Amino acid sequence: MIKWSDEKTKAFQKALLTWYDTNKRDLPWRKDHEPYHIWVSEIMLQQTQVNTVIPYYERFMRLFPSVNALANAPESQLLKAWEGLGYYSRVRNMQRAAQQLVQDYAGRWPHSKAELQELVGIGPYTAGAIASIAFQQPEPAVDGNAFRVFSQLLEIDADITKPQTRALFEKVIRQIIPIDRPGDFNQAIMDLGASYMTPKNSDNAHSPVRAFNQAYLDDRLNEFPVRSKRQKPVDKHYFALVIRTPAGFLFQQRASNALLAKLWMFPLIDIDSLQEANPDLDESGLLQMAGKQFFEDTELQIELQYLDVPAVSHTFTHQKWHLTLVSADLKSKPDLSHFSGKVVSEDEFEQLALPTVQKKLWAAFQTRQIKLF
DNA sequence: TAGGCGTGGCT
DNA sequence: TAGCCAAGCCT
Repeated sequence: MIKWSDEKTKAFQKALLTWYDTNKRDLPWRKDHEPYHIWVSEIMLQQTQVNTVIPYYERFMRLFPSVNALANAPESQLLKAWEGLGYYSRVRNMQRAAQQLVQDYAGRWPHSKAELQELVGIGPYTAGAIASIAFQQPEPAVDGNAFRVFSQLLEIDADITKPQTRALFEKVIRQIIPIDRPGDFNQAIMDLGASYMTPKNSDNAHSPVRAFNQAYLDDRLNEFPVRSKRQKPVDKHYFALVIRTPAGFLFQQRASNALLAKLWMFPLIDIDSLQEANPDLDESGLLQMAGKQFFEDTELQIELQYLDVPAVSHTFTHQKWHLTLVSADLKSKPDLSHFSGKVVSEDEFEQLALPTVQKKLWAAFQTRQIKLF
């Protein structure tokens, strides 16, 4: 077990917190220690950069200023407020947790890390952050910054992508976190990880804790943290259907268990599975098959047409989408009884929560308008 | 435990 | 470009 002496620990705390007191970032969620403010910011900051979060946080607080407001908001409005931020289950889980707080806790926050972690969407990191920052509990908050900072300080070579590694880091940090300023300590580690001890272009020579950084002193910074490689995203091919009717465009609400759950998009048809089922079809045959699949229950014969617009590609964490825009113009409203969608006029687009890939599709479709006129 | 789940910045 | 990374959690 790695351990610093009490003297070294105290000296580290002092160096870190003295630096933090003078140099901490001025962030909107640092104006007070309201658990609601800390919570919302921590959820938004999961896998998301600070500069991206700031405007979303400001807007979210205007729209949903309290746990109660969040608990009672329409889901469509929540998703719209989250549009473009990604990982959309975060906001749906946050509303469920808000409802848990109202119903099970009478609107009063639990203070312990263990109780906080029982709320949906609050894991070990976020529970530690709220417990330490809002409630002054001496709990570690181990995020990517803490993994990087402490792996370098103590030359810890455990693979940080393995779940059991978290326990090791929490044990180390429990020995170092000051009992009187746990929240500031955790935030100081994050500010350190965002300034001197960054993943790339770090500046450890000027770091306030360089004297405690064993990997720096040994010139072994590039060896830490240890992290196994990620999988490559899998290629997926779809037709994106631009179905126009006199009343507007046909949009589909994505299934609640799908990628981009409950967001609105042009309907997609999976080309890869079409191709697998019909290996001999050429491009026009595939398109015909897609049309048959989509307009299955209609009596009309509706032909999809290729659009002369650039293909759209969009990369998620685990999938890379390749989208081919195709279209059909309908003289009347289609039969939507078997379909989770609706017809939306162009003026109504902005009310729907649209994922970034849909915005790319729309932009690509617009290039067609420019060519035509 | 490993894979699913978004997006944007940076190299 | 393609790959890596950013205040992770759920199943």
